[in-house]
Amino acid sequence: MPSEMNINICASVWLVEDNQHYRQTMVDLINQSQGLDCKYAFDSCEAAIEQMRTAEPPEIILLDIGLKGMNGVEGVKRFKEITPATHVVMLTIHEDSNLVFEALCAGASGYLLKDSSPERVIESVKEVLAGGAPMNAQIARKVVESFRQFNLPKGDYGLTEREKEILGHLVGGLSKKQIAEKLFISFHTVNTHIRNIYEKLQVNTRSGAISKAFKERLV
Amino acid sequence: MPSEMNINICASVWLVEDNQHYRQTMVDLINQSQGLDCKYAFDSCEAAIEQMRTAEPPEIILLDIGLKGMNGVEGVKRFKEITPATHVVMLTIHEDSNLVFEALCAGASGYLLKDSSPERVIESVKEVLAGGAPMNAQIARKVVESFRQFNLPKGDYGLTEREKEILGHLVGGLSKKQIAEKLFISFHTVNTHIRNIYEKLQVNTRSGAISKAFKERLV
DNA sequence: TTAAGAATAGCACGTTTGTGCGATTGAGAT
DNA sequence: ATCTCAATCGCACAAACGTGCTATTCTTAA
Repeated sequence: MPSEMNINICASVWLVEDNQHYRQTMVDLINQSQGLDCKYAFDSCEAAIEQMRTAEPPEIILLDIGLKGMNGVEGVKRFKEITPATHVVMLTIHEDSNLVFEALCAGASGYLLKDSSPERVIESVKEVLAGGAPMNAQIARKVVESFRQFNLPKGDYGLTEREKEILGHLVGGLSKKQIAEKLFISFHTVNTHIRNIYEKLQVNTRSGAISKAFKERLV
Repeated sequence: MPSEMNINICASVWLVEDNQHYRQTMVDLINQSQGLDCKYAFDSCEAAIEQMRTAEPPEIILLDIGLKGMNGVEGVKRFKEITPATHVVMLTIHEDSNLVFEALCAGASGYLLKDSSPERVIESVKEVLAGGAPMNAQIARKVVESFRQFNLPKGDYGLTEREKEILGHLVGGLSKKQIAEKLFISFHTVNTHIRNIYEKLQVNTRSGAISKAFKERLV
């Protein structure tokens, strides 16, 4: 009974950091903070992963991005595979945009500069618990722009609705005959639609049409 | 000569905002700020787009997200089509995550709460000029997570290097014969590789393989 | 040293595709 | 009232594809 009493009051935190001094400082800081409980601290991702085999995963992992052995970016990937619900916050010395950016792509929820004030550290952790993603404006911009790269260039080749529908079925892997059956139209009609699609997309194989459909976000 | 003298000193700003009072306040604020020059202010996206037909596009557009007529999200899309280099910062009253998020996807560089302090307004504009993306942690998290959705699920079907290479050529639209020529191997070998790819991906058509390659980010 | 797997190569045959020619119908625009 | 365009349907045929079997070489792991 006594041990289960505070699981909802305190958010559990794990720390992965190879500098022993900094590690102890952080553990103390976290444990002094109301609502946070640093259950374990490790000097490598491997050790933390090992601990996960037996212990309840934490709500938050603070993870040094520049570890020896398995580095921070790799670490995030592994942690998120094992326990997707756990938030990972990167600890970094300098704001190396690329590294932090990679970590975010790999599943990190935000990052924290190592020389942040104790107040800022605690604030960031609570920000993550509240559904936020602590990061600076430069990183945010990189993320937004990369995101846009995947989202925006929605090409328009003047496909009709019917053509888009049939293109969708091509992507779905159906043969002409199967499409005809599904749409209650003749095989020849499907054939005609497909030639028109090919002409508009400027391709002459199914593969080309499907690739274009994905690349230009037509589907 | 005199008119060209300050083009590199002052960043040009346009404002699109339908509340006349707030518009005037903002124009004054921007023009009082060193390094910023609010060249035009409009009460609709349509008016701003019209102006773009004749005037040099600005470096930054401050754009109300809740306009009548063409709304802010639509506006961003149009602006970025016309002048991709221009940064668009959304102006919003309440932090409606979804709307702001959409605007960011559509090309906005950040957003600004309308009740921000004058200092914060100017700071945000300069943040954008410096390559940042002003936004709060909640929005940042949404962006990161959406981004991850596109980036992460990199499936692994145990394809060998050679198979991945050939899958790439299938996506590229090459026929078996063309792949054989490109790789200096026999048609039959390509045939064998493709059957193995199909088996590993659990498909039995080229379309299926290509779709899977895109969906699972194998390429 | 043996087993497993990756890369290579081959043949046969039915199915599917891409493309050369058409055609008719109906809705909407000029 | 004419015209354009989307959607429908048709035939023929060469080329490409998918899949049933088999087989050799070389590397790497057990």
